[in-house]
Amino acid sequence: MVTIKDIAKKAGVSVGTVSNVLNNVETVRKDITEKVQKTIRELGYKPSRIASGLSRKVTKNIGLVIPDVASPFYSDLIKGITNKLTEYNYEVFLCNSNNDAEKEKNIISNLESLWVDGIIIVPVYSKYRNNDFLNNPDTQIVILNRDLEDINKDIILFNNYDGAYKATKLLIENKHNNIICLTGPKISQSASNRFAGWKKAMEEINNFKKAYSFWGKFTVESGYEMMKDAFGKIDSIDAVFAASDFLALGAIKAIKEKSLLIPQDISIIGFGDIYLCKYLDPSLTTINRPFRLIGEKSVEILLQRINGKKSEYKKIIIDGEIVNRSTVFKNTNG
Amino acid sequence: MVTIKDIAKKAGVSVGTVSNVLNNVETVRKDITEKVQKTIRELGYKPSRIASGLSRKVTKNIGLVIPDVASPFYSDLIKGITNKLTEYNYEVFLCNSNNDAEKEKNIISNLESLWVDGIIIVPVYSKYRNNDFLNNPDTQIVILNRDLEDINKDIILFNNYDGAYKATKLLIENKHNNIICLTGPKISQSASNRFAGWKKAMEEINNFKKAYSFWGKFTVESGYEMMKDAFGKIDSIDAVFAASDFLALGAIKAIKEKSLLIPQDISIIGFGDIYLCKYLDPSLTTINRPFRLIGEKSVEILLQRINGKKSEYKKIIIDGEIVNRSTVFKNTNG
DNA sequence: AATATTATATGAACCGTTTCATTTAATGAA
DNA sequence: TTCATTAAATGAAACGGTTCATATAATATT
Repeated sequence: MVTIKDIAKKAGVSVGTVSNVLNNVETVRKDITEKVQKTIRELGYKPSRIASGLSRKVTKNIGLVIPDVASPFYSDLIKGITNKLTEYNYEVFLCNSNNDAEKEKNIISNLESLWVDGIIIVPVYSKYRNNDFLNNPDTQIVILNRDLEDINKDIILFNNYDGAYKATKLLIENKHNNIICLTGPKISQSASNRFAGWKKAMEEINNFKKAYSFWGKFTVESGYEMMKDAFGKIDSIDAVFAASDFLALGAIKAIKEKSLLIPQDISIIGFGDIYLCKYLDPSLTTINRPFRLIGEKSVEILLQRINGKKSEYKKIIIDGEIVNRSTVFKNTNG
Repeated sequence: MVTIKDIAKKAGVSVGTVSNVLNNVETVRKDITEKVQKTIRELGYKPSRIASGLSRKVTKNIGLVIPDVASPFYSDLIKGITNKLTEYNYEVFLCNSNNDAEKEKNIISNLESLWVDGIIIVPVYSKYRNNDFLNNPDTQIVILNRDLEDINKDIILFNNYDGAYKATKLLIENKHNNIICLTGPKISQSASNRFAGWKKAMEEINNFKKAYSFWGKFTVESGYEMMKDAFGKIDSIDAVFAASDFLALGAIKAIKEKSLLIPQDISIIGFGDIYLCKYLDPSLTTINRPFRLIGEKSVEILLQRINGKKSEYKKIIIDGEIVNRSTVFKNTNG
């Protein structure tokens, strides 16, 4: 292994000078710079980021903690964050918390041992979280997608309420009235906020009925079951707001089994815009979550903090938009 | 920041002893061990993996290099590898080469600077690759999914040939004869090997025709175009072997546009088993690639090398299996 | 030519661990 | 009690960089 000392000796200069060349310090004479660079090339020298990290206490590494790295929800987020960080010459530790709060805690501790310069985390769902371990003032953290309590960090949220409201409004504008809501577990903030957005829009047309809302899990199976349940209880459903694309998928299956046509007999809108939506038949109208944008925003904020920004921690809320495809019946005039 | 020296001083022992406690060295007396551990807890001490890495020259970090981290092809692979490595107390640097050979080279160099203990890489497609940078004998590397030339490393491949052969055989067993093959670009080994598997099966029933094979890109659009092209040129197609699920998706669109029924009028089988296959309507019969298995295998092999295994580098080839769903017409008797 | 000023190079101390030769303490044998 | 043996603790050197006070070389001024 060739070290900075080898370069110094071979080039006939001091290690300090080699270090200066490596870090583009201005004061090195041009001919010396060239000689050192030549020697570096000749010996194939690669500075150790471990040694540099120890000495500088800055590693240029970032931790990224995700509840499920294989989930299509997060793939764009991971890509956005990784690419943006790479642009700024940071490396990223990808950590999978596997939806396990205990594991998440260990991961943070580990990342701190690794002296990462910062952490971006999508925290795990969990009703009774103790979030102290995220509050270490010496660790720069940006929190995504979960509105945790008692947190002294920057938080970036997706506007679930607004998205659900927009989705329901779209159905209403196209002359649907009996719009049911299929959502996730009550414990989930996303599920509750999307429910609330639907509720608001329904109240505006004086047609909010609690019985029109169904709480399940964010899975295809649950969507299927809830839709069948709804058909059994309500017989005038003309549209479905599904609080996740997977729920919509399950609901579509149940709708097809009843030989109803989408969107002629019943409209449906999903939530999330996972990448398969556009490949479905019919392709699914949905609300997109601009995860790439969220990823880039989170990097931007984190790097500002790392570079010493001291302002108040803030909460940023990012809106999604309707992605118009083929599952909402068009009926705007009349 | 609290260091090992602070612990040593507070506990009234030497730093060597604290280090021994941290690393569970047997020779430390029990009462001393406890006193040190208590002090560690009291001061909230966290050993620096940077310092430890410098001293030991072992970082317990692994680099994972993927051409597109958001691609559904790799999501299971990334998860499998990450989880397995975490089990063995390794952290993983996730690096996105963005299908760019130049970037890939930089990533490897970077990972070497980071003193990772090993690298798992899915190399980028590229016709004229120079693979020297992967041959550094001081860097432990396992190569996935691409059969690179002149490489002195372990390689794990998916058996594209066998998968395509099995897929085509399935169609043949169900009484299809005029089976066309939609595949990717000629530059791609996967595309060529899948073509070859199809060809072999077709030769076995004396029905291989070059005109029945179509070379495009591994995209939905390309699948659609090739299928339309095929319909224009051949009028007795009774089945399609699509060398990727995306190609199948495009082909299905073209088939539906001709008002043909799947699988009654025409059968189709995909390749890859990306997670949307089961949600399609009809759900897509395909060949799965056991990426989780491949991921775990690659970790196993890499860790053996890291732990000093010296045997010959080998090539491991892993077979996929048919995933029977709804796009192949069942007609085995008669 | 002597001195002041500026530009550049030096090298030792330091970052937080591990390691191991050496010292010290504890135990056993005579 | 003394010496030999074993068990445990010590602390300085090393890992590969960075940093900065100091030394030296180069240039400018008188």
